[in-house]
Amino acid sequence: MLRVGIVPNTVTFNTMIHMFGNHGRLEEVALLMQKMEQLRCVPDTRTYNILISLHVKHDNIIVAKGYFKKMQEASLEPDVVSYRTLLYAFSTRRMVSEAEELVKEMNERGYEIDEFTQSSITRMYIESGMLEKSWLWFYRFHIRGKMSPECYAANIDAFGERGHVLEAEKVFESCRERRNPTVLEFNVMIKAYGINKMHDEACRLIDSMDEHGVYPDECSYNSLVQMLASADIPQKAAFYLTKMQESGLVSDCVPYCAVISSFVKLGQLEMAVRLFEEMVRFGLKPDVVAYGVLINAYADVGNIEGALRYVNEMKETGLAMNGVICNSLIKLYKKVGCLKNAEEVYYMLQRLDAGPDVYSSNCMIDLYTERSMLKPAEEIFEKLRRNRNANEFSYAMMLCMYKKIGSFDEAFKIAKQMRELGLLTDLLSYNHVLGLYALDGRFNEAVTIFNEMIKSGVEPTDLTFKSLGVVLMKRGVSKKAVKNLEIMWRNDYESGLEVWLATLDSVNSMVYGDE
DNA sequence: TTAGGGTTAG
Repeated sequence: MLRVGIVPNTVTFNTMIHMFGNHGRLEEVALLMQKMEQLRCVPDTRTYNILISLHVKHDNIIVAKGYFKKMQEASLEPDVVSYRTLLYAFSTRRMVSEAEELVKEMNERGYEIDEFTQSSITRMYIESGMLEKSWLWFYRFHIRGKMSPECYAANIDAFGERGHVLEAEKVFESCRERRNPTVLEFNVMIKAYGINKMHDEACRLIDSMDEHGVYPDECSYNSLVQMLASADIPQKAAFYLTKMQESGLVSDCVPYCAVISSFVKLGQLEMAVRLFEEMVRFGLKPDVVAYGVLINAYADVGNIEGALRYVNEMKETGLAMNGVICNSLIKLYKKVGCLKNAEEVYYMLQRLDAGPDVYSSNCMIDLYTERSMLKPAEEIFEKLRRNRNANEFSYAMMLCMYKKIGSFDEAFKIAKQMRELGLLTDLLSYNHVLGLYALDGRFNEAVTIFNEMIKSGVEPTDLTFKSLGVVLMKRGVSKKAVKNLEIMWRNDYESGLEVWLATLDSVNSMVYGDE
């Protein structure tokens, strides 16, 4: 590591420790420390500062703290860098009492706390539920009048992100007492309103900016457009998007995508397409995501022509198909029952890097089940299982397949595996499995599944009780009695359920002798 | 340490 003949000094060691530490080579750092001791080369403040920040970076806060202490024991006074590094590390880890102790020591020594650490401590107090303290902490710096726009913004953000809009507004007002807020403070305040679903306030704030001689920038508009779009208010989002466009602040199709997908979500496909076309007219090139939104929208309504129009347009502009687009197409072909086309896309998916995912694989199994094509379904299912990707849907669909073609032994195997793997979590899976047991008159299994279902909080439906009724009748309960049970359940869920459970239990304990 | 887009079913 060190060439023979050259005696390194502390500065050389510092440089090397810094270098190795930055590359995560902590073993070499330890060796260097040993070497230093051997050569009686005394570590200085900078050595310790490097070690402290190094271990903070590697999340060894205890070790970092240890070096801070060791430094003091070696009669070296920690400087402002030592303090700031450790204090910042404490604050981001919400180590409140440790942080407060350091703050106290820094005050005593007249060391200034930097703005970055200041806002991080505000965050620490907020996230530790000490709202009062967080406000006083902010206020202490505010009254000193040395805060920068960045620092006010960071404090507004700290409160806003955690849902404390009132405090965020108070910081914003405090900032206005001193000077005009910059675009920075406006932007985090818009963000705070957005997080807290105060859309009108956010709009009013952006509208008021020019009165203060401040103009919304790309970030202001992006936040607002994003927020309105995800709040299902695409019309309003589109209004600000237009303003953004007029100010020449739209540089990519991201904000358009947000609004387009918001229209899609509300079922306003025409508006979505209109906006997409407007985006193209403004010279913004749609990317694969923008195309993906529309392709999926058409897939959802089963419109092959519409989906393919955009697939072709996308290909013509030289964009390659990706997994998401393929999934949308498979979903579409499954919906309209085009097995051949689905197979083509699935084949394409297999040649992509990521390969087919569970979703598209399940669609294929579903398509094969409709046609009772066991072999290809089993192949896909086996592959999913091998890669540990098979989920509840995969199993449930295979169960349907076996039931459909009359392979009950296989169907029971699937049902058993679903239980063992903990894949019985939703209503339809429960009903499938229950239906299977009922069909075969397996009373005990049916009752066990039903009890599990109730215990896990899944509410039974008509179909559930139909299966249970079948199973009861096979055990000799009269049709009339079963009808009564059904009526009781419909009239009053709670007490009806009680009677069902009691009936199943009493039939269960009768000495019929289970098969 | 100011914001950010698409797919999830029986």
